[in-house]
Amino acid sequence: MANSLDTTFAALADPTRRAILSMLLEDDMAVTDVAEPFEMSLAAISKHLMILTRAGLIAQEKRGRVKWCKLEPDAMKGASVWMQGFGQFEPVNLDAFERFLETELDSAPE
Amino acid sequence: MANSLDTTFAALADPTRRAILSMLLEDDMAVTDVAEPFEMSLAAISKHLMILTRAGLIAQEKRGRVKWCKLEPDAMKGASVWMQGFGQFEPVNLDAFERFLETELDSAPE
DNA sequence: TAGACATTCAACCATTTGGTTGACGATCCC
DNA sequence: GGGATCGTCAACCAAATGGTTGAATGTCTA
Repeated sequence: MANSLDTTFAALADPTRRAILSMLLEDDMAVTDVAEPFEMSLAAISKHLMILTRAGLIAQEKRGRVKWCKLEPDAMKGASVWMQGFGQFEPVNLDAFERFLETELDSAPE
Repeated sequence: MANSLDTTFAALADPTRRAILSMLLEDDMAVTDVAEPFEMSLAAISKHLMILTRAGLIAQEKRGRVKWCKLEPDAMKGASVWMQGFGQFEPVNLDAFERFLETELDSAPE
């Protein structure tokens, strides 16, 4: 893993993948259920999940024929620390985060 | 600007661009000086700066024939807020940031 | 055992990305 | 004016990205 910031930020740069992360914030999900709200193929979602896994943003665990996806929030820590060095942002503003989350969830699955 | 998180994270996903941001943390710089430590052409750096500008991460101001680049740290705030929703990270850890910065500066300009 | 279901694999395609080079438009200075 | 300097533009290229489809693999269930 040459530079994990590369893969972390690249993974976060796609709206589908960010929407998936937001969905997983609610609960762990099976691949098929992750794919349901999107208009693209299951294979495409599978690739997105692979990218998120390689970036360490989620973990996948297979139980039976179902592969469960869960958030792995620690991976974002390095990127978050890096970013915060560029300005002392106000302490975590969860209201602002909720608003971001809503617009993402409204717009991303088309 | 469909989704500014797209462009912000995409801009941050490239090690050259992150190195440029780190350099600008020290001081404002002219385009030629930004390009100096890198092995790629001036035109390539010019493109990177364009991407950082469109992402709102830096601002460029032309004075005479010299174009000055300065950090625009507010643009990272939205992305930072979004990320922090995925885990309550410890308060800004500047030591960790310093270490990131050093490895970035050591490795990025080849 | 035979389907049905969950997921990935493989091959393919169009678009984007990150780089190059060479020509060009400004601007400074002699 | 004329030459050096600063930076971008345009055309091009290779590789990466995000998607498709169809076949393959593994697992549950009737």
